[in-house]
Amino acid sequence: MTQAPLASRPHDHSHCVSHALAEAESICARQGLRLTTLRKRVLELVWASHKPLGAYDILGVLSDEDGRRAAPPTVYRALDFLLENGLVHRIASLNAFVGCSHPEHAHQGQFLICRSCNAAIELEQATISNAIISSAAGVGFAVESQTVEVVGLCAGCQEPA
Amino acid sequence: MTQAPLASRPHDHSHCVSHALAEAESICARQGLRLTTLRKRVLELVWASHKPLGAYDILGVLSDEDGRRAAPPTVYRALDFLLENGLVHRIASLNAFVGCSHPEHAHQGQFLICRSCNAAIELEQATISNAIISSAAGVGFAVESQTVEVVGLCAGCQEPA
DNA sequence: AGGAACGGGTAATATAATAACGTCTCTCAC
DNA sequence: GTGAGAGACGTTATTATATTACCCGTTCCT
Repeated sequence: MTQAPLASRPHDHSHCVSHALAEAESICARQGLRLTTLRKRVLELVWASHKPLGAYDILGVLSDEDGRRAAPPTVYRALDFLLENGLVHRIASLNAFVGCSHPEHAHQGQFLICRSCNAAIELEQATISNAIISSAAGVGFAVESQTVEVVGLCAGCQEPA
Repeated sequence: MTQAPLASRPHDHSHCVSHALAEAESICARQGLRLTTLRKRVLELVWASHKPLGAYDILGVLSDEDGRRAAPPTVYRALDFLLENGLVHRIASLNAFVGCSHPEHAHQGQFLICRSCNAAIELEQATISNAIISSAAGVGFAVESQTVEVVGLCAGCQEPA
């Protein structure tokens, strides 16, 4: 096995966050998108860890921090923006959101979700999507979007024999 | 391409339903499980079409048909039973349920969901799950369960050139 | 008969997402 | 500069999905 991904082992997470924010800034600037304070803050919260975060968790933090109670649409609108522009992914099986590891190009991730530490590892394996596309083609189905979400144990959480 | 699956073309759907119910009866009998009237009715409703059905849609039908308002736990308990015993699948991306096409053996399906007719076609392709398992193994991740849900157009809904 | 296990009714609550409407601010053509 | 339009966001209410907790009756086993 190659090196386990960052998400499943200890690392200086502040680098992940600052890198993600810097990338987002640069992508938005390049595309004329407005990464407002709110959107940036929501992105930062999603990146607070590698664990997918629920919309209402974000809402809770926002509410706490500025006293005024944020309402759901505030968060969902920011998340919609981030989703549309590929800065975060939604994990359907968890109703939760996670920062996109490779926002610089359009793609749909495949996710490995650890049931022990809850981290989500993003993959982008052509072998998986090709297998799906060709199996689908075998029954005449034209694929437009794929959701691949896998639960199991990450490298760091497997019993050390 | 081979023959398109039943779900994506016209067919005598009553056969699907009666076959599914008969299979369920036989599986439950063999395993000492109780396919009660309610559970059977819910299974029948899920099988009413090849379109995934929401829990609250089921609830609505049950309420209509016996006047007394069924409550959510009634439906969710029946669905839990059916899920546990492999008689239905849950489609996470739709929060909906669909009858299992091959309940006779344990498996997790892969689903092709047509965005036009809403039918869900169940696949069980080793090439897909193997691609997932081996990609995951590549980063040290041990897969326990897979969710594969694909949206697109089924054979019947693609424009006839 | 006694009692545990199970199925299911009921009320309340938790969690997730959207609808509908108002206001402010930015930008841009003029 | 100014006004029109678009976009961002606040606010209230509502809808959709799912679970918790508690109770009661039946089944089944002893």
